[in-house]
Amino acid sequence: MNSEKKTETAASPGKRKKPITAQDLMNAAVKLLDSHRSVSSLSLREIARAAGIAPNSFYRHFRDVDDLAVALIDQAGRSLRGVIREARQRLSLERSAIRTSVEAFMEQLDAEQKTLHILLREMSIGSPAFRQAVDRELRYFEDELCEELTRMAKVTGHATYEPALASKAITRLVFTMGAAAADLSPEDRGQIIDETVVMIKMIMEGAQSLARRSAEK
Amino acid sequence: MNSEKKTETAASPGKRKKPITAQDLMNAAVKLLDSHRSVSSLSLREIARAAGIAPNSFYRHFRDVDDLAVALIDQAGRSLRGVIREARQRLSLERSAIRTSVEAFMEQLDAEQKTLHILLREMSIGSPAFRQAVDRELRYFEDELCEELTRMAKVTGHATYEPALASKAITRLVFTMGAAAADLSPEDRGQIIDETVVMIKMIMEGAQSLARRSAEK
DNA sequence: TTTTGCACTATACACTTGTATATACATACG
DNA sequence: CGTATGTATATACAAGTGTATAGTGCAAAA
Repeated sequence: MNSEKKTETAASPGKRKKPITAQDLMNAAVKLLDSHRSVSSLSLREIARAAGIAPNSFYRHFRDVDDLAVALIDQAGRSLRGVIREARQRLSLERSAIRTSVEAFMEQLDAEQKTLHILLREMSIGSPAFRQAVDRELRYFEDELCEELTRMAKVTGHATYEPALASKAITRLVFTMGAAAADLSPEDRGQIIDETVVMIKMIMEGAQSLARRSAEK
Repeated sequence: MNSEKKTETAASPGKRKKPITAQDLMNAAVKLLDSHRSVSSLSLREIARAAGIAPNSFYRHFRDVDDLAVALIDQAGRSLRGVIREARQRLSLERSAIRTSVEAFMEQLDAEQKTLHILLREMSIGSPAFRQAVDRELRYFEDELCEELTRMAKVTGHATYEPALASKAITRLVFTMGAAAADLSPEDRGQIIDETVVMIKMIMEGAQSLARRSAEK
């Protein structure tokens, strides 16, 4: 058919000089994750092909595909932390803190780097190293939220029953709903956001109600 | 080495007559899922080998590995529904309905058929067909729970704010916590159960409190 | 009996995979 | 200049994959 295809190296015909970075490889891998594949389902050759390098050149940057996957998860965690930090700065205004945070979280789904997608996908599958990396990020979320809840309690007088547990419930819920929203069109995502916000309000209302009840006794 | 190995067919040297059922294939696949592999990471040949049949015989029973995976998910859902139904019958006595149900759910993690593991694993990865199948099971859960909540409301007078949403939140939470408990030792699982029970109580308390508040207005 | 259909098998093909080996070419240093 | 060194490359190979084709043996139907 095509007599032009001799080498395996032909991704972006652009005149790249020569040197390819590890980040380039990671970006190439992310681009392959379009639909519903897990990082470790990518083959070394596939990634190399997408990055426009020979298969063996992969080894100059990562030992494994799994090695690259861990690097991706770390990067995703860092990125997500940044998003949350930014959301916290936005929230001092009049809008609902809950809604603002959830929206910030879900907005990340549309970012060009699909970091959130990666986290959501790998949190339930893959090697123990993956899970550990994802779990670290989840706990970071929980801790921050727990701190926020207890701080809020002293200001508003609304104590929370078991702040650590409430935080955990909210965190898991947000991530789960995020996973459900991940493959929806952005306009359909609005409903998921609304649902998530109500769910969180239920948890917080319940935790405060239980706190009141256990204080009366 | 071994001069005996000529054919690809040699799994259980037992004198099986001939006919292999689709269920046999599914069981063979489940046995391969020991550690942390997703169903679709199994190769057709691998499954056929484990079942003791020639690779091509696979096609007599399933079109795809994905086809088999969907069958597995359906079976897992059916099994899980049975467990819950049984738990419901147990619950009319003095114990907490919530705790009883959660315990029944988590107990399923130790069953020989790793049905729950399969559901939990595949719910966040794999082809759209998988997700659809898992989603069907989740929604079944939600619907049952929602019905239960509204029924309870008429009996006890404690209305629930948005029963459908509360059900969704509880369902997602239980599944998420189940996934976290999946690779824990059974004794460490006790804490997860306790946590889950408290989380559910928060949601229900919150939903009832919100119902009261919106009724007063 | 012959015939037909079904469940299964063996062989084969084209393809992808990870990696071993050897080689090109640019830059840096003596 | 020569010569390391690092980065990229092509070629090659054994292993594994999905599946097309062509049987084989056996039970029920004719």
